[in-house]
Amino acid sequence: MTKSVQKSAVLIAGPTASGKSALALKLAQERDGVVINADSMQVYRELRILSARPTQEDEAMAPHRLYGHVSGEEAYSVGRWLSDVKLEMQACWAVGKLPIVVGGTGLYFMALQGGLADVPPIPDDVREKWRGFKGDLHVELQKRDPSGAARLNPADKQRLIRALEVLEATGKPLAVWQAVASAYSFLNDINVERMFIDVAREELYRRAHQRFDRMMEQGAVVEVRALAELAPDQPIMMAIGVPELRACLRNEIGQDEAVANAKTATRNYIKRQLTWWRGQMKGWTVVSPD
RNA sequence: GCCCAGAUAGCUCAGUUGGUAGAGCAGCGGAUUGAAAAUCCGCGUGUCGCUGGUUCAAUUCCGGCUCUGGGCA
Repeated sequence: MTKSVQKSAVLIAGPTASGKSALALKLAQERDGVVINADSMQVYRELRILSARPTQEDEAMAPHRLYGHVSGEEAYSVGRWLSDVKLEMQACWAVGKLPIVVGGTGLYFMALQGGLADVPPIPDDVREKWRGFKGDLHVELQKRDPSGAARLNPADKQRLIRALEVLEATGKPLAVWQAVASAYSFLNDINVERMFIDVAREELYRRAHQRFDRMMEQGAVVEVRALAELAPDQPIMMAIGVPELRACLRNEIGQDEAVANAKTATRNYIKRQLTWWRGQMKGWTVVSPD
């Protein structure tokens, strides 16, 4: 007689430098799991050091997926990540392994749990048109989609561009697409364990500072120099440490200043992550590292 | 030793023609649906270097002192 096996998954979230990867690796070893990345920068091949990707030794101890699987020439996105994780999780279940999704990108977890609007890809010419638009984006959106414009802050360039490109490419306002989104969640019938790693803020800042110093020792500058050929507006260029070290390579600031700026950017990021989880992720089990 | 310029928020500075002061950054709180390590919103009491004087009132004007730059010896 056949017994239907309940599919399971583990989700591990937490701010940067909290020890997520180590916990994921430990669980993967203990429970025959596969570590799957949920971090928007660790997907880029060229960013091993600065994105604090698991080392080759880590990867030898348990299977890792979606780490460095994308070229920095490409603009990765939540949408691509969501289809990537789904495939990887299904692949785990197919062979009886436990998917352990770990990362610091709140939006990715939101998409995984709540689904994502089914907006078709936006043609490049439309994207470029609005990204390079010189006029007032908010005024433009107001003309075409007043209620959408009302929901956005006039200074929120990124969301205004998104609203305009979706409208132009699909003929429908973003709100219409998003309204159908959350009906479906990929995790509906899955037995999911959610863990949030909590570390005191001061300690987190300390670890992040220390980690950036280590990245410098490991050759962060060389890693950034290798990015020189890529277009400056690619997402990979916005990874913490990249703009700062590029400014240093251009001799605009000294290395000490670059390092200090990168540490500041990391602190800002940690703060935003903590805000995200405080607001969005109620109901996760809070765990401490180690 | 003399001359000049500074000394104001954690940092860099603005300002008050005399009525106890405000920007950027940092920090803190918040938002977050295909660039999210992104993008955006909110929060500003600090012996205005110390000390005398003038004045109803001094951070602001005047004197002295201390410290920091720079110049001259």
